[in-house]
Amino acid sequence: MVFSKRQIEIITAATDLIGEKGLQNLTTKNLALKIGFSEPALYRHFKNKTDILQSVLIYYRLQMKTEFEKIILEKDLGVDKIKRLMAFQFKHFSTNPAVVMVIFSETSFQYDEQLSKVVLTILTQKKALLENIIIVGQKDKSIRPDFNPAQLADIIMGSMRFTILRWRLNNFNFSLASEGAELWNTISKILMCPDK
Amino acid sequence: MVFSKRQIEIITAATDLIGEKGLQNLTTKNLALKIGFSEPALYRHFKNKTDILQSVLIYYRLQMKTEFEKIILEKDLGVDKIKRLMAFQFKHFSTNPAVVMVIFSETSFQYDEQLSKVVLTILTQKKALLENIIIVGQKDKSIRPDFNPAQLADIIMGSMRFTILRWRLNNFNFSLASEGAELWNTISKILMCPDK
DNA sequence: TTATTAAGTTAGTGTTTACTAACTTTGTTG
DNA sequence: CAACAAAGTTAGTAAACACTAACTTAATAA
Repeated sequence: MVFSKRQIEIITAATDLIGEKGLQNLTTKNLALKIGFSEPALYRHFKNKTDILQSVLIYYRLQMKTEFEKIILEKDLGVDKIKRLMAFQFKHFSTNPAVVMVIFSETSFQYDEQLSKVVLTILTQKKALLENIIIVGQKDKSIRPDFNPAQLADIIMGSMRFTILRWRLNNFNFSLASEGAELWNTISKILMCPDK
Repeated sequence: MVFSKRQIEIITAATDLIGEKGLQNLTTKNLALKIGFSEPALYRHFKNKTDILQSVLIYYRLQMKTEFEKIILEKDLGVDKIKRLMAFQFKHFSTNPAVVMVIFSETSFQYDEQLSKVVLTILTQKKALLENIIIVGQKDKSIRPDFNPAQLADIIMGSMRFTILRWRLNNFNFSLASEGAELWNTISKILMCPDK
């Protein structure tokens, strides 16, 4: 999927609108207003609104995927990959708070088959990736072998998401970076082998 | 807050509508249709739509609170209270799948000050409650004392929420009860003192 | 230069939305 | 039973919504 300059402009503006006041703030009117040209011009770049939303999701997924693959290819211990992954995520959301709302609008996309498929794919891929890292970590003995990787992935992804959600619902009034760092401390304790 | 019979009917119907196709499926028209009387009749029982949504949240919160307080008052070890709490939550969502969508619409309420306050209160209270249970558990030595209770609470709530979200996004096509039980296995391993 | 296409514009459409006005029926109570 | 309030009805409204038709301008390429 390749996006034109204008399309990326629109995607970014759409993300910002959602970030400001949620999905219901993304109207064709608001979007045109934010970009600075008329509503019908939007339809020169996207088929319809669903198409815009789908592109927002795909664009976000592309950014994530690139960074994740970098982390996987590094010659780190499994546990260190998880550390990097968490650090990246928290930093990414800190600097792009609007994306938070997009991520947490998942259930709002449920009504649309096309969108819910994309959402499910993103989540499933992300979890599979994390599971693989965990398995690698258990092989290189940096992660306790007596944990089920699938559940450990749920725990790691879930706790990150929950921390980010709290941050959003509290109107960003605490440092996500430092809460993220503390969460990592606890997670790393969990991952460690019990005899250490 | 006391609700009349009719109000509870409306709240339940609203919850079902949201459960079926998300928040955007909750329109006055659909709501009236589901209950079996006309749209304007809704306004004899609630001031406006926001009021209905707020009541859905408060009603859900009441149900939760009652059960949670029971668990807290039992003479269990801290770790067993967490077990009961998780079991209750997973069972509750299994039997009331519509509530899942309400819970995960949190960010959609962000645009409305009144609603987002309720949402934040529910989340904050729930977390505080769990933190207290953890502290009790650390005192009675059923939970590792070297964990920060706040982060442990994030981890437990986050992993539960994530499991429930996956269940929803996969159209309820796996058993939440058994995934919940497996999650508990892993969580209990985490909570255990390392020397055991 | 001229033809074509891409990317804007203005003006407007039908539909859906939450909600209201005005009236009727039903239930309660002195 | 008469008075009154609670709870329903039909009919309608203004605003917001995604999207289109028809036209204009700008960029590109033979």
